[in-house]
Amino acid sequence: MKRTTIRDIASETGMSITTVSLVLNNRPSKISEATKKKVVEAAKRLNYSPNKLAVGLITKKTQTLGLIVSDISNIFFSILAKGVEQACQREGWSVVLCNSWDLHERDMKLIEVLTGRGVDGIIYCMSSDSDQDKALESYALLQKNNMPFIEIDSDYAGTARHNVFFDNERGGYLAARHLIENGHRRIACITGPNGPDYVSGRIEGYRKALAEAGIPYEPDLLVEGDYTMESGIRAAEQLIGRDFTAVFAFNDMMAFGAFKTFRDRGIRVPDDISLVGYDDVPLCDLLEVSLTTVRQPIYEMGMTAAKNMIRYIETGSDEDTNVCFEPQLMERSSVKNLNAQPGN
Amino acid sequence: MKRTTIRDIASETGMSITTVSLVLNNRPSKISEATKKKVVEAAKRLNYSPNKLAVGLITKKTQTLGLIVSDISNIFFSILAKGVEQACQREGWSVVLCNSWDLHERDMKLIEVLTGRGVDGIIYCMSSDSDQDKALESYALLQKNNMPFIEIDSDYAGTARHNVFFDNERGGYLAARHLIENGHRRIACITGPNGPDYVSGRIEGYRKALAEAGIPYEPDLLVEGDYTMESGIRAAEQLIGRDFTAVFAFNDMMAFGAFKTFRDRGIRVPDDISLVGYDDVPLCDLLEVSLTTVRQPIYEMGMTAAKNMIRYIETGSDEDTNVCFEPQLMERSSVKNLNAQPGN
DNA sequence: CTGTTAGCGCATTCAC
DNA sequence: GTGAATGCGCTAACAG
Repeated sequence: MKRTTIRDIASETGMSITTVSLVLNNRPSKISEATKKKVVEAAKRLNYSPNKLAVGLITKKTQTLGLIVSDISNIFFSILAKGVEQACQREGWSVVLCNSWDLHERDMKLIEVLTGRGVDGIIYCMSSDSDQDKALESYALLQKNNMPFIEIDSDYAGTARHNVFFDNERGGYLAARHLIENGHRRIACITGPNGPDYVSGRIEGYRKALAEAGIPYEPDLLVEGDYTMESGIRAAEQLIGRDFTAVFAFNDMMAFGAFKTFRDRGIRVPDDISLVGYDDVPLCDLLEVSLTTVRQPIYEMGMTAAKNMIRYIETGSDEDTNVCFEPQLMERSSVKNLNAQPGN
Repeated sequence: MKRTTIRDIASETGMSITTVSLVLNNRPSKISEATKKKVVEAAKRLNYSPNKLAVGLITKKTQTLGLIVSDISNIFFSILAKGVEQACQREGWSVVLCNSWDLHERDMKLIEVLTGRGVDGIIYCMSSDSDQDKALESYALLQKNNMPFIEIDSDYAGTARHNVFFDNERGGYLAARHLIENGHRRIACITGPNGPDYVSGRIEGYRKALAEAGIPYEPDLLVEGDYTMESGIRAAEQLIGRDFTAVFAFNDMMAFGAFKTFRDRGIRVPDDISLVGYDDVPLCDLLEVSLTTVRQPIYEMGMTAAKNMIRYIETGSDEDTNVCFEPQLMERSSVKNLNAQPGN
C-alpha cells in the first residue's frame, strides 16, 4: 500500500521522471499535448499526489504557515485562526497551530520548532508577558532564523515591514469619548497585561479622550486583567468601592466578567454603572443588557495577515504591507446617558 | 545565513556525518564520551537543529498530527484543539489545523492534503453534513491512504479501533431524566444536524428517559439546529406555540440562543420554561440565570485523543484504545421543579 | 521535446 | 569506535 511516486507514473507511461515532473508542475516546456495528457491521466489513475516533504527539501518551500497564539480557546484567537486557515486553504497552504500559553519562553521555543519544521512564515501573536526586552529577543530569533513573520496587532520595534494591526489608540479613544459624551467623567479601565502595544495604544486613546474633555487621568482607575472572564470578575471586584460611573474593558470577555460581578452585587448595568467592551465577539447581545463595544474585524484580519504573508513569501515582493484596521463603536445598551438625567 | 546542517557540525568537529547523527540521536553505539561531548557542544554552539523535512523523508515520520474540525471558532472545537495541541507540544509533535466548514467534500480534500503533507495521523471531527455513505467514504479514503486516525465522538463503522468519545446516550439520558425528575413531561429538544452518532446517541438517551417515565415520544418536539447561537434562536422561535415546559439543547450555545429568544418574548427561564444545555462551556454562569448543563471534559478529550494517537503511531501498539468519557450533569438554575408547585 | 545527472539534509547498513 | 556509500521522492540544470 505504498503511495505512488513520480517514478511509478514515469514507468507506467514510459516517460522519464523529468517529463512527468515537468507536466505535473505545469512547467513551461515543449512537451507534446499527447504525452502531457498521458501523464496526467496516469497520475489521476494512480491517485498520485506529490510528497510535500521531498518537494520542500528541494525548493525550501513548504507552503505552510506557523501560527502562534497565546490561547486558541480564547475566542479572539480562534476567530483569527479561522481567518488564517481559510486564507491558507484557499491558496493551498497549511497552517500549523501553536499555543504559547502567554509565555515568552514558549514563544521562543515555538519559533525554533516551527523553523525546524520548515514553515515558510509565521503569524505571530506575541505572548502578553513580553516586555520590550523579550519582544526584541523574539524578533532577533526570528531574524536569525531568517523567518518572515507578520505580527498581529503589535510592533515593538516599530520597524516591522509586514504587519497587520488595529488602530488601538483610535479604539481606546472611541470607547472613552463615547462614555464622555454620555456624561461620564470617572471611567475605570480593565486593561490587559502591560507590555504589548495594543494595551498602551488603547490607554493612549483613552487618555487622549480624557484630556480633550479636560478630565484628569487617574491611574488608580486602571486595573489589569488577562482577557479571561475570570479576570474581569476579579477586576470588577477590585474596582468596587472606588469612585467611577463607567468601565471600559479591553475585551468583551472581561466586560462580561465585570457585568457578572456587578449583577451579583446588585449593581445594575447601565443604570448604576455603564460598560463598554472591546472586540465585538458574537456574544455581545446575549446578556440581558446588550454590550456596547468596540468592534474589531478579527476574522478579516486573520485572512489578511495570511494572505499578505503568502504573497510576500511567494513574490518576494519588496513593498511593505502594513495594514491597519479601523475599529468601530457598536452602540448597544450598556451605556447610560448621564446628561439626560439632571441630578446625577 | 544558512541553517547549520549535520555536515557543518561534522566538519567542525572533524568527525564523520554518521558519528554526528549517531550521537545527536542518542543511538546505541560505542562512541567515546569524549567525542560525544565534542559533538554535542558543537551542535549547541552552531545552534543546530535537524531539518525535519529531511528526517521525515527518510523515516517516514514527521511527528505531526492533522486536526480536522468543522469550525475552529466554535468553542467546543477550540477547546478540543487546545487539548490536542498541548499533548502534541509536550511530546515534541506539531499539529496542522484544518477547518472543514462542516462540508464533507472538504473533509475529503483535507484528508488528501494532510496525507500529502505527511502527517502521521489525523484527529478527525467528521463534518456534520455526513450521512452514513459519506462517513464510509471518508473512512475508505483514510484507509486507502494508510492513515491512522482517531475520530472524535463518532464511529459510524462501529469498528474503529482507536476512538475517543463521550457517552452521548448517557448524556441525553441525564439531561432528560433530570428534567423529568423535576416534573417535566413535555420536553423539547434542539438537536444538531442528524447524521453523526453523537446526535442519535443523545436522542436515544432522551427517549430512554422518556420511556422509563412512561412519557410518549413526540417527534414534533424536536427541532434541528447547527450548534450556533443563531440556530438556537431560530429553533426556539419555531418551538414557541407548541406545548412544552422544558427545552434540552444539544449544546450550550444553542441553549443561550433559546434563552435569548425566550427573554425577548417575555418568557422567563426557568419560571415559564426550563432549559438544559450541553458541554458546559465556560460561559454557563454568565446569564442572569446560570445554565444547567451536561458537562463534557472537552479539553481532556483532546489531550487523550492526541496522546493515544501518538502512542499508537510510535509503538505501533496493537491494542485498541477506545476511551469513553462520562458526561456529568451540572445542576444550576435554569430548571424549575414543577413538583414543588401544586397546581401546575 | 525528452532523458541524465546531481543533489536537498539526513539516517542507515556495512565495512574498516 | 568510526567512516563511506546508498537512497528517501523530488526538482533543476544541462545535455541530447
